[in-house]
Amino acid sequence: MAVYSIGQLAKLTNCKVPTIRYYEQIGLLSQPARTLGNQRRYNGEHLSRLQFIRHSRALGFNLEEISQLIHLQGCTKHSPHDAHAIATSHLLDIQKKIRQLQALERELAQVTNCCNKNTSYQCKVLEALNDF
Amino acid sequence: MAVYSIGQLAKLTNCKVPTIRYYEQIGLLSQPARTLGNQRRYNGEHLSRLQFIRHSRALGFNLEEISQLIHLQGCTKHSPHDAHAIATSHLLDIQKKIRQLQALERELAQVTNCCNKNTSYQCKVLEALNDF
DNA sequence: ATAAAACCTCTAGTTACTAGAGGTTCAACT
DNA sequence: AGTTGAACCTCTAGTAACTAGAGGTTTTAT
Repeated sequence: MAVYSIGQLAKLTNCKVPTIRYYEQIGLLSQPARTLGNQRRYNGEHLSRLQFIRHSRALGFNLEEISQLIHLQGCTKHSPHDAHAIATSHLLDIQKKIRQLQALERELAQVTNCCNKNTSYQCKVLEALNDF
Repeated sequence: MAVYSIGQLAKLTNCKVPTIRYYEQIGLLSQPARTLGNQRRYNGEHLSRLQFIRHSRALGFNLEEISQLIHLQGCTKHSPHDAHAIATSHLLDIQKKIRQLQALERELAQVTNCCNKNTSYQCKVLEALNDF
């Protein structure tokens, strides 16, 4: 089976080296084997676990949620619905965030629009931010 | 002119008391007068400055950007276009963030959809997160 | 006069990393 | 076998924007 140094793992997962050590420190990634000289040596399981973490992070899950998902993977019993609940609640969060950002977008667009011609010397951005 | 205790200011601006002290600590809010007993007493200018900060935060500006905007308010010379640039660049950031979140939304919706009927006992959420 | 609410300072904790110091090990080449 | 340079090691501290708590003082209302 394949064996990876921390740097190789970092390249494969597009994750920085200190971040991998950090994941190990907080218990998200299990401790790998070590060489006689104390360097970390990872296997294929570490690789897929880290890929799972990174993919979940890219989807916006926080480390606590990811830790829950990993734990759920272990126990077959209540796993399916719990995992589904976490993902669904996260989806709702994202949809809410999108709506909020769209509202901000409209407001900011108004603020900047009042003077978006270069010929205008009277920018109202600051006044606009003052008004509630 | 009106005078406010820190608690009153907090209520008026919907901002927690320690947050106000924090803004003072980092120099975003100027130091208010003090009573003989050392308690803070704010005036109307503090109030509108804090409202400006909170409104800008609600629009997603970070404290560094807000600090820049406040500084720009002071100098009349290059103020208009600089403020406009900050706001415009921020608008672009927000639009980018919206697009990213919408991509995540689509992906997450797929992940959860594979088993969103309560009758299904084979939730694929975890497997889906494993697949890149 | 007294009691409760609000205030004070200071330290440390949160999230998810990132950077740097100072030192060691590995891999490749001669 | 020796040497060099890249990659590795641990540990501490820093980032953003607050938040919480300890332990003590002041204000306000009755």
